[in-house]
Amino acid sequence: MSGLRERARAATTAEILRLARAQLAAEGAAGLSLRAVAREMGMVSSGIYRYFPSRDDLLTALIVDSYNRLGEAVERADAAVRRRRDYRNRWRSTAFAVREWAIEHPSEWALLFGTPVPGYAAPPDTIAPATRYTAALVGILVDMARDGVHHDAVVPKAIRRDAALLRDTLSADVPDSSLVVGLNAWAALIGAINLELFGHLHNVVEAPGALYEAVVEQHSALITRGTEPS
Amino acid sequence: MSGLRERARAATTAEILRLARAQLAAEGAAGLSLRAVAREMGMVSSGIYRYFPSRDDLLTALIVDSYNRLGEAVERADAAVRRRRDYRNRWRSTAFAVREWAIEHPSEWALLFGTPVPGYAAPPDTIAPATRYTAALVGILVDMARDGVHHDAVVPKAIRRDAALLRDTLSADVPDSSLVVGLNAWAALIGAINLELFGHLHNVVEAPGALYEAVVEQHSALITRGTEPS
DNA sequence: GGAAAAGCGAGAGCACTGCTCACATCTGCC
DNA sequence: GGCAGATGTGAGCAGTGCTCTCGCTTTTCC
Repeated sequence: MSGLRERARAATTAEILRLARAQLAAEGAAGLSLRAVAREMGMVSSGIYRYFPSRDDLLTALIVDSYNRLGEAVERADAAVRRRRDYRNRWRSTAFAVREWAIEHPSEWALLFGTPVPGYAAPPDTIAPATRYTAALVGILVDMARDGVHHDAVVPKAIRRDAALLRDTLSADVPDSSLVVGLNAWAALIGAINLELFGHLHNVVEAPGALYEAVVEQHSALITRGTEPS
Repeated sequence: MSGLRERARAATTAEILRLARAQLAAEGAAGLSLRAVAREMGMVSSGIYRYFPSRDDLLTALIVDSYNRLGEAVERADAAVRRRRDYRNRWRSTAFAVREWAIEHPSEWALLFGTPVPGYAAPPDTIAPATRYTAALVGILVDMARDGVHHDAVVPKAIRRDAALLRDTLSADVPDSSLVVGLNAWAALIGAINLELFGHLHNVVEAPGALYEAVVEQHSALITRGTEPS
């Protein structure tokens, strides 16, 4: 029946999210106020609770959405590289896409990669979207492994078990050392963006994106070492 | 005269900071409440404002203090390595000290390296303490440069100007490529810790510290490449 | 078709927050 | 010893998340 009421509900939910996202961008996660969203909708504050049982649930919805947008952006960047075996370019393209998205949506980035809201535990629904952007990055390593390219990285004992599990999840025969190279790159990317976005580069690296470029370059070398795009 | 009143004031200020720190550890930065601190001191909430004109000022004091503690920990770790030219060990020792401090003081770490409080601009007083832990890390590179060790890293054009400025601040002849190696290591360390502390490693790298170990190892190789402790 | 159920928004209210201000009190210096 | 300035009090403002009850409307079921 699809129900008139059902559609109205969906529309209201979407509207709440839209306004919440706008407020998030303007004020940051901490400044997200249910009452303010309600006010802007011409609704009394308690009404919002019909749609989101708590502020945290609204946050979760925003987080899921943001992860998906980030994932999409990275997937697009990867897909844009036509020569699929040009791993260097795929890496650069995806990596820069991550930063670009971060710069364009700083509040959402902070929501995803900044301090977790205390007392807030990300519900399982966020896991899948959260892995989306990483899947694109890992995809490069998977393709490299299929190509017979392997990396040489020190694999700490402690990480072996997790590496095996990861390999299972990916259901691709990516060697431990390649996974470690990927994890390293991941940490470096997130670190560089966090430093830049959270204001730690003042009086250190003022040129926007310069640190990130250095990080991407370094890991570009580590990832593609011994490989030539064919 | 040192004044009795003056000492009482110092004691009260210290007590406020002590309780605030405890609350910070228990609730996180967002849960830090002036009123709660006042309550625990048996003081009415407005009284706190005699000592800290605003919540942000209290936060600043906590930030400065935390940066100093982190700096001390890292300095200690560096000083503990007796063979000063064993750069590999100095790097490992300091790097692990950073993570150790982070694990032991997660809320303070989040305060320093997580999402900045919106509308809060770190006042200049925080700059010096904030550079303290990095100074220890940079110290290794400085000593290496004095030793004639140099690194080969791609130096993005955009970073050259900043590198020159940094060299000036350090007043040591550290080549651009070495600075870039250091900046890369910095980003990777912060990234790895943030990922771990902010809960991004669930279902990825469950073994505590394993990712960090991999990061430290990778950069250990990059930093000490072509060098032998003498 | 009509009654019962479920969804929805309004409004009042609770407990909390940061912060201001006028007021009394106490204290340490001249 | 007195007085200025530092200190603590308590009321109050505007804001927050969230709960609860009360009507109204739409949907569902017999």
